[in-house]
Amino acid sequence: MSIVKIILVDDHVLVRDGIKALLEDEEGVEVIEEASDGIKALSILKESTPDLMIIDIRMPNMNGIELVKAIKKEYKEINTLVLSMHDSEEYVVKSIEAGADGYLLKGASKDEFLKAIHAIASGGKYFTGDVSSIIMSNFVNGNTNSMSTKKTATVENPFKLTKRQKQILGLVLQLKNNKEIAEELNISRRTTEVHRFNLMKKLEVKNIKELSDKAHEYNLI
Amino acid sequence: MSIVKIILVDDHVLVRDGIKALLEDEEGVEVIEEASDGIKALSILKESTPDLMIIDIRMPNMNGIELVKAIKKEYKEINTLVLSMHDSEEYVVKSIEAGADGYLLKGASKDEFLKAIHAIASGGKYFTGDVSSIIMSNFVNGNTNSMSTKKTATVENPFKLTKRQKQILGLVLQLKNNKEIAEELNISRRTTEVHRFNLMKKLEVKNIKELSDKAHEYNLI
DNA sequence: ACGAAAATAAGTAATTATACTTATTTTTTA
DNA sequence: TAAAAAATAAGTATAATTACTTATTTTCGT
Repeated sequence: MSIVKIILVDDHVLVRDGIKALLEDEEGVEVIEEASDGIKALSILKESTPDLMIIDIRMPNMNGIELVKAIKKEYKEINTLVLSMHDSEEYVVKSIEAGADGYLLKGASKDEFLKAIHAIASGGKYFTGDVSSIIMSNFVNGNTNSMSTKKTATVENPFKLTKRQKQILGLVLQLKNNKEIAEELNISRRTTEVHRFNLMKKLEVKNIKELSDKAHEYNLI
Repeated sequence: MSIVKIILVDDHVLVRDGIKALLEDEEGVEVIEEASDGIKALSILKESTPDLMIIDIRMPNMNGIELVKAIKKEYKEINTLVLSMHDSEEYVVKSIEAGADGYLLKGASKDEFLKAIHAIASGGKYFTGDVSSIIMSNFVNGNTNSMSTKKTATVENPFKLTKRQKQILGLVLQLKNNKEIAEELNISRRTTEVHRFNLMKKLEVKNIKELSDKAHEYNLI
């Protein structure tokens, strides 16, 4: 995993600052540029090449949806995550049609935000749970043009866990101890210890808290 | 804490069954009756005396809000929790005006549901986070008639923890271990062990999972 | 300022977890 | 069907937690 280079596009300085602060202590991502509207964002793209653009839907001088369209036309390899304050069907559908790789409400939690970024950065798509029903209903109505290549709302995670490891991760995250897990799976306590050890090693974490954070962040559950 | 006797009022059998199932394995609460509309609910009240009525807002033959009004007029000691599928300002405000002790969206989690029940049963009030801003904006506009006696959206919990215990509970729930907590608070690891031990004893739990569950359920954080 | 409650911390024995390694058995899949 | 990957589990030494008890020191309410 190399670092995900991000450009923020939002007309509110406060919002940009908030997002930057949120991403600051997060490894693997870096905000390299920011713009206050779509026109400025496009001019930045002549000189910078980000991996991901995080775009507010409502902006002066070219709104988010038009910007997404422009990006997908000229720079196909750049991923886009649309932020919105509205969960109206209209915006969601328009964003998807424009080719956005994700759609998040501004009220989303930090966790969800990071999850979306990682999902998109690893080639997936991410849409808030709140809008997934909207997407689905639109899906069955045949509007699949921009979504046919990749799966929706899932994350291709960079840590591939085995079935047993996922299972044990789930139980560990329920704060069960090795004895309880062992009993539940009918295996020896020593075996769960090994699985747990391998899990921690694979995810490069050193305690349950980090395990829990990383697992949620990368949607490993 | 004695058992909280509950009457469910909802016109959908499935919803009532779901709620019953949800409350079944929960100690301290018992569903004693159920009704499919407001009129039937009132006739049940001539013979039964519950502690709490859980009421759907949308029903035939007297809707939830009218029912709440009727209950608060005739049986002041019975608490009411309104369930709704709408987070529209109108319903929230109307429920509060009618004298409801809580308002929850049907999409609420089990945790939140139990939290609301405990909050209300111990004399508090509970409103979903989603609607708290609506409440607040209505508050500052002077509409305080039905809320002046008690505090809003807080729980009077049955387990009184000391300041330090709350602090340590918070850190424990962040999955920090005793060494980390001790360092953070500049006290000895042995002291945090004692606090932790006393906490577990006070809340009558035997592992972190139960601690976590109970703490969230009773809003101890 | 006095008593009570809360916070601090050490002691001890038993139980678990951690951080590995090694090794056998099952299951996949090319 | 053979090789690779996954699951199983024991061993070992060290570290941490648990379940208490006892005891001193702070802090708080009246």
